[in-house]
Amino acid sequence: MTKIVTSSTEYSITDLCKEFGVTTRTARYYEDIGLLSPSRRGQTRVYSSADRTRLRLILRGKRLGLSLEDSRQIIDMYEPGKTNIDQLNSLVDAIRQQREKLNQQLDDIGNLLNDLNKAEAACIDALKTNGDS
Amino acid sequence: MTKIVTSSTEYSITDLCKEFGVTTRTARYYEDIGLLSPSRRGQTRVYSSADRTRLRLILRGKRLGLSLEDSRQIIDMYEPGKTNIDQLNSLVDAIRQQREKLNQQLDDIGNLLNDLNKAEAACIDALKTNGDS
DNA sequence: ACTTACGTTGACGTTAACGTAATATACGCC
DNA sequence: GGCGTATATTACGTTAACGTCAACGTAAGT
Repeated sequence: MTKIVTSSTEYSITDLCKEFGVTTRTARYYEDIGLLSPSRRGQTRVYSSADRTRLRLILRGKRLGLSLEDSRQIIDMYEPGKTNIDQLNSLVDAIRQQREKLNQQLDDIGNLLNDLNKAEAACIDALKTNGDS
Repeated sequence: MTKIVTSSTEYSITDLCKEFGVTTRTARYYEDIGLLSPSRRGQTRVYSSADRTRLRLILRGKRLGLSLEDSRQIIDMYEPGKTNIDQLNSLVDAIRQQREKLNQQLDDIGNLLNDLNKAEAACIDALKTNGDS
């Protein structure tokens, strides 16, 4: 027999990390700072699909240039129930702030893409003109 | 008389930095690593509008989560002439890579905005339901 | 029993991107 | 000509986000 345990979806640390292209050090670090909290089988970490989702969100945040603390804020929004009314209000504020930042990023990306197109065109042009010398 | 010099557009370090909301330390650091190279009047740095543009691009890159080295690459694309044919080819490659990254970011932002909308709706809903207790 | 592979917990090292003095020089002004 | 303000250089400090050993446990295969 190969595997008796594991009801639905569980991941070892290396499997999960390989899937997302990060090192195990990274996953453990995220646990250290409380961004992940996988369960344990003895000493060994066991990651659920919820943990997997959290990691996915963290890495998405990183691609957007968010700090891990920013990502923590955003991810905590998904956790229901744990919020009281006061927190909800400041949460709505935080959401609006994030949205502003993202819109700014959208603008930046548009401009940068434009610039890249121009630069590429200039390059290709230069290659045509200069390449046959 | 107040100012005789300064033909067109020149900026002192503090003026330029105030405009963009960074410290003078930042501008000097960017010079240290060769991202800016303002001219000098004696010891004092004098920033041209070209320097201003470079700083603008650097900060745009930062908002997108680029490293300063990434920004340097991109900004160097704008400088014409200094590129030979070999460099042009690798430059086209770099442009394509950056474009991929940006498209990924666009995707991420779309998803994150969606999530934020949902989260906000849930918050507001919770506030309605819970706020009159 | 030995090896191989994967897991664990420290703990120190590293890099990027500045912050933060300390000290010195130069400029405009009353 | 002293004073305040801006600027310069030098140099050590700091924070985030891991990297990189070291030393050890455990489970599986042969």
